[in-house]
Amino acid sequence: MLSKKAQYAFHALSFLVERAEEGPVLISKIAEEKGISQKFLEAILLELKRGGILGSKKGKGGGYYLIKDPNEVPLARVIRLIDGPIALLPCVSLNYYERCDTCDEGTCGLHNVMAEVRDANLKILENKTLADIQRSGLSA
Amino acid sequence: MLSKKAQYAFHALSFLVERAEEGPVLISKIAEEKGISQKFLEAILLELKRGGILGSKKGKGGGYYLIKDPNEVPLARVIRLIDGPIALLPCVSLNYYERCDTCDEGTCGLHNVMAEVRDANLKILENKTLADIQRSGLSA
DNA sequence: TATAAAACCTACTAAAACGGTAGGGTAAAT
DNA sequence: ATTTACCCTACCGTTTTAGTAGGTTTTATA
Repeated sequence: MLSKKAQYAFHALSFLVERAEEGPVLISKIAEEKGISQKFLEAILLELKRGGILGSKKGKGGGYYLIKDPNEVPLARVIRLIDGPIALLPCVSLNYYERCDTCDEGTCGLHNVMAEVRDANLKILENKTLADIQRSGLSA
Repeated sequence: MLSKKAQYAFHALSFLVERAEEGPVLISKIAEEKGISQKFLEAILLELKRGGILGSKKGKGGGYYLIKDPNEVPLARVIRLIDGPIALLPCVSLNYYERCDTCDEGTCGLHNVMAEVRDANLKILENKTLADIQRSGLSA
């Protein structure tokens, strides 16, 4: 399961995609609109900024804004940034790999299945982007 | 990520599939062979028993054993039993569904993508079984 | 240049989950 | 009856989760 943090991140990002034309958006605005605790959201937006997805402006007229084309930000990137690994086992993780000490990768059947699961996930999460989580089902 | 518990469950089950012919296997045997704390493993095997995957026999000559054909136990079943939901969001979970209060399912883009991810996962995890996690890569 | 707006930073906290451990109770075989 | 081996309840330390509190710094603008 995604953490609340990751879910909030997606809601906030989705909101920022919608308002991309309007310049910086206030934390308070996003928090209110999306029903997220403002202080908690603050920390999340900061992480997204440090992760290179958002930019910010301080002072009056400030706020957060996307610094990427929504089409260039895969959902996988957001998930990794906020929640960490996408794979179900450390020994099949591409970005957070850890050697498995109990089994021998390559002959371990569990390893192989979980690698398959990882690939199926990534095929979707690396290709779907922030642009895809806008209400997408309208004209189809 | 799968919890340690779920990982241990798979290791134990895999071991029991191998030894399926030999009748009940001791907790202590599995624990030793797979390098799992015996007491912790005890709790896990009990859950698998309550979940209808394992049977047990008390007293001398007792132990745990599979009560299902390995081909009839999908990996999804084990994961759900031990770790709970497979989906990334409560609102797209088939077995642990919870209504999403912030978004409107159907038009929510995130919902749709995550449902797609769930389906991709289940396609694998409902079809791969305990029989498939035995060292499978040998003659292929 | 004061001031107000807004992001930024540090620290703290309560509750839950994770990964166990301890110790005895109960059923079954011999 | 005794040993074997699963069953059950409770506990425990650590980490993660989901926040909260409060102050600091930067920036626009009046």
